[in-house]
Amino acid sequence: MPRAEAARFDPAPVFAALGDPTRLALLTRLSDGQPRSIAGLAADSHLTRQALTKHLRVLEGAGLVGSERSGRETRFAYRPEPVQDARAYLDRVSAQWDDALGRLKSFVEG
Amino acid sequence: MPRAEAARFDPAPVFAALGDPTRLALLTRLSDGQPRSIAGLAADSHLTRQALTKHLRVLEGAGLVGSERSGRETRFAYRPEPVQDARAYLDRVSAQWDDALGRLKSFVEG
DNA sequence: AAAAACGGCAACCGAATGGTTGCGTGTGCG
DNA sequence: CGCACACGCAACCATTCGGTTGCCGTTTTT
Repeated sequence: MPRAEAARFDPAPVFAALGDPTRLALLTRLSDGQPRSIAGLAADSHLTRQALTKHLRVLEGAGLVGSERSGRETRFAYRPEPVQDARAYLDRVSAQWDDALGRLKSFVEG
Repeated sequence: MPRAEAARFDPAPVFAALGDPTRLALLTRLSDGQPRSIAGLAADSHLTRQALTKHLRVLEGAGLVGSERSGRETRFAYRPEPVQDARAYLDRVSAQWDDALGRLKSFVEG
């Protein structure tokens, strides 16, 4: 049996997770590679800890961050794969468009 | 006066628009460059015309498609800019991550 | 041992979403 | 002219979303 397909990338949940300013800000902060606790992240935010928790769970659900409990705190860390996949997805859309444009130009120009 | 800044790109609405499977499918179909009418798009979809209309308006709101009325039908066409901007945004996130990884490695390795 | 910090769980709330149906209107065709 | 097609608008509905508050358990700190 062929080795298990890497669970084909599903773009919609990732884009949905990125589609919120708060989550986007969280991800940007975490993308410096440093894991942070929920309280740490909530410290310089006007939102509640629980609100942050919910957002972090959404990001986790999309695979954009991972969580690990350590003692009394839960640290969240950036995970790069989904972003790469999303980039690749947009690349394909772009490529299809470029192809279409190319064909159109050669049609118009003769 | 310096020429007007190109209205700084706001990523969240674009990602939000992409965060729905139906919309993603619509955009993919339109990214072949051919404008299509609402009825045309609704034809091979299990959804209602109005449902499609709403999704198309969302895409339009994010700048991902443009609409133009022609006679009795409204044609929607793919617009590439937001996708490029979104790609660039993800590139920056990726780059920040790569930088962080680089610094971490040099720290660990000496 | 007591207090404080970190966080999970559940309930609740208003607003936004995704979808539907019904109706009215402009456009095009026979 | 008259009918059918392609839409826009509005109302309505169930569900999800973003956010809050309150409470309880566990891990640190003092």
